[in-house]
Amino acid sequence: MPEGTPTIKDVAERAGVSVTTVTNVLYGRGSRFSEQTRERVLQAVEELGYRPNQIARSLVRRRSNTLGVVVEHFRGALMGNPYYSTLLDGILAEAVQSGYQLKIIALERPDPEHARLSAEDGSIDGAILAAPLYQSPLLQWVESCNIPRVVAGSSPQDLRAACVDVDDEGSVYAAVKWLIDLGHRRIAFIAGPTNYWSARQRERGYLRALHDAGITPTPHWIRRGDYSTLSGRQAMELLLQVRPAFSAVVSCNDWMALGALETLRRKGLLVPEDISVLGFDDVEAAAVASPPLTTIRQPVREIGITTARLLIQQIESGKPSTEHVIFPGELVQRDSVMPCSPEPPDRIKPRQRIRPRRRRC
Amino acid sequence: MPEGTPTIKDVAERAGVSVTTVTNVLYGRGSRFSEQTRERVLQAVEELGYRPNQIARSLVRRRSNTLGVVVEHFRGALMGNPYYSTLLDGILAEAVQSGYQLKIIALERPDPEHARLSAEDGSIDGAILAAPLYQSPLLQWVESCNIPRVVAGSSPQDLRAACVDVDDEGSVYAAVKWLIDLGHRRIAFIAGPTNYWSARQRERGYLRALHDAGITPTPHWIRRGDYSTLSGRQAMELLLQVRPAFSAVVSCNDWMALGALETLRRKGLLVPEDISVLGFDDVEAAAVASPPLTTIRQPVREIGITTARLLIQQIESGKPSTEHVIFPGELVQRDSVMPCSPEPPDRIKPRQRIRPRRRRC
DNA sequence: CTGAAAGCGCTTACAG
DNA sequence: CTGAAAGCGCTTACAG
Repeated sequence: MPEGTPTIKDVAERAGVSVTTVTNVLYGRGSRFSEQTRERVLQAVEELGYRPNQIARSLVRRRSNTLGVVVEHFRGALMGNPYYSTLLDGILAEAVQSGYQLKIIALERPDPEHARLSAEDGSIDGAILAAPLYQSPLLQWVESCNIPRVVAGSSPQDLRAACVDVDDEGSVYAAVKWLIDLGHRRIAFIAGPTNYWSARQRERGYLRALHDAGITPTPHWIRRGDYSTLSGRQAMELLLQVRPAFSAVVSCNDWMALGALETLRRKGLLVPEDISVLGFDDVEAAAVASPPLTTIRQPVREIGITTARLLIQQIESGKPSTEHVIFPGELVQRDSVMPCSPEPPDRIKPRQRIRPRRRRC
Repeated sequence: MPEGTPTIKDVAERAGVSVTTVTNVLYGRGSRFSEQTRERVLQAVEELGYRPNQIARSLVRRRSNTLGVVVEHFRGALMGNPYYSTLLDGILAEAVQSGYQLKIIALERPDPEHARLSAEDGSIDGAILAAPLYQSPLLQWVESCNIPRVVAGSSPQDLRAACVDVDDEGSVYAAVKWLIDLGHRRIAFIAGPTNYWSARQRERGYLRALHDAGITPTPHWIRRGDYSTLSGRQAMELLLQVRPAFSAVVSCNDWMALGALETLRRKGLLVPEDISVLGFDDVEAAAVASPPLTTIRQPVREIGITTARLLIQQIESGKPSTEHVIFPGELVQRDSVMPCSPEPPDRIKPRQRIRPRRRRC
């Protein structure tokens, strides 16, 4: 606050009452004051343009009414990653509705001590660890944290803290099983970076689904990208060299699937007639791709909302929780997947594009 | 802070020194203590797991080392709008680098008094008003604000506060002039919602460019959307009914341009052979659209960085500023624009797709 | 119905 | 080199 900002003392003096009385009327403590006093105080507040200093209030109440979102590995964390912004959106919506404000604690390094210093400093009532990387040191912090906290996004199953996430493995398992039911047997996989929990879990889902269907994948079936469109393009180029060819490819995220789509288009292959493509995330671009991408949507906003809700519950009840909330992924059927064609797509030949029915947009 | 959290007093007692001395060693006040004292204090800090309470510190120093980002009309502000997340990203990057943390102040209504209460409460050292709507009441607040502040995103030219923005009008003016230089004379416009400054400015740029080229647009040339893909689709359908047909269409943002692309594809028209399409923003989906969308990129992240920098300057110098920083837009040439074909595209006929050279991706 | 006083956990002159 | 004391702007028993 700049110098000269009116304080509660100024208000008290102007209204000719004590500061105790000012607090009482400001926060409406029952009938601890007369109507006349009330008016005098409110008038003084008005005339002075008084606004309570929340920092002072927080100090004595030991409550800041603020939630903290801690993100690690900040380089471009929010941008280029709609996951964070959507998550934040959900958290923010729930926080605002419950009367909390939000503080972003961006850590340059995933250092537990750094997190402790920034988060457990009285400025927030509880912390949300947003989408930690695989084996992040921050998970140790979160487990030994002295304030209410919950982890949003991929985290170990045995985490000793509350967390909210999508069922990465189960969703991919179900989707791959669906492809198999559509007749696909040769299903390639564009894997994601191994420092992401999500990438690891999704890969497990893929492998397990093949395994349960009695299909043995070989290393050639899997190409690893880094979640970028470019890496998806490159992975697809390599996969196209594998013989016999695949009838379907599952990508660990939409951006790589979009890159794969580009490669296929450039090579003159039709999607889904020649190859079915399945993504994950349902980013905005997926719906306007050509063809519109069939993908697995995770309810990121809902995850954010639930995360904030869980945190606020802990704060207001005073009871720590280690509840795990897992949302199912939702298969969004668009136009990039169709039943496996009996005709092997080994030979590349241009043909009339058949427009599949749009099922959802 | 939970009960029982060690305070500076506990550290002092354990180390057998005064609290003054503890502060001195913690914040390294020159040589106001012996090496031995220093070690004793640090050891006590370590043993107790002491972490300074920043709320108490903020109260006495009248500094929170926190920047506030105030956003109005919160419904889905961040999500569905990469502008906010990218802006936030830039702000965050600069803040972290300068040792500030970030607080998000989401206002349910654009009420100046509400803003004053939430922002001028001692919890932030300065405020960033992020992309206010056209004639937002928050602009009044920002002008009469008692703390350092800067507006990011579209705002009136005569704003009496610092602000950072892209040159919406000038960028569209230049791009439309470019289309005219490519031979286009009939250029339609998909306008944006009138409660956005950006939409209004871009429309002015379009009109002024036509005017300066001696072209008189009629109301039929302009269809208004709401920035969504769906509205772009609908606008394009209406525009296609106008005769004589257009050779180019400029969209007020990329999402509507993407919708327009869909409509054109469905109608069997080729882009850019039949109609050139130009977007604005360069969202991620623009690069992977088919064809990849030619668009005007605004340096949103840089705007965020500059905004934070301007704010921090004000905070640390103690001098308010009303500087306006305007970035030029950048034309990103992809594959959705080509010179106007001499052959009028009135009759729709399928033909071999000519792949234009890719100029940038 | 109202107010004096203690205290939240720090920092900062100031005196020694 | 070190510490007692005042104070940042509030809230909260507690006494009247």
